[in-house]
Amino acid sequence: MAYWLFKTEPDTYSIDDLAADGTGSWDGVRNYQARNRLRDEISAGDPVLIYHSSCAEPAVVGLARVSGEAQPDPTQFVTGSDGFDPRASTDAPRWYQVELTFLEKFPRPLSLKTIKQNPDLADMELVTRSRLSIQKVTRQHFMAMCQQCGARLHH
DNA sequence: GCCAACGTTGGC
DNA sequence: GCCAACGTTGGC
Repeated sequence: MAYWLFKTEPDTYSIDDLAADGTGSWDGVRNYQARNRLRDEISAGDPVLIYHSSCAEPAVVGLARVSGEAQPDPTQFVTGSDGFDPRASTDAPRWYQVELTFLEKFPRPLSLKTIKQNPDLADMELVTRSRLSIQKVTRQHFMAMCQQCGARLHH
């Protein structure tokens, strides 16, 4: 069991979209470290904080759970699509995705600004490695953030 | 394997 | 929209 934080741009796919869909595939990851985590380290059942980036108020906005093991990201095989990668083949996929199940939207989103102001949270990857889209979160950080967000956690 | 050029992310 | 940070590419 590990704890994670996934970024998403709300203009593209928001926590409300995930809530409406119930489940969502986290495709389009094109960074090797993020890929390795998706493929090798993330397990079904892991909790995932959902973070809105590139928006008016970047913040942790909700909670999801990993539905199953990583699968090859199908968008890498689609010629002409944003995610297309000519170096990938179905025999040797290069990029992976996982599916998330929506759990809850937090009553009090935790903004990046507030996180940075909190000495207990300021050493998170979110602050120190801001460009990584698939982030590891310690149990302590996870619990502290859920508490500040007013998470129900009755899942 | 180095490193310059280039592209992307993401806060502001 | 700007720009700093930093990951990736590709020539050598």
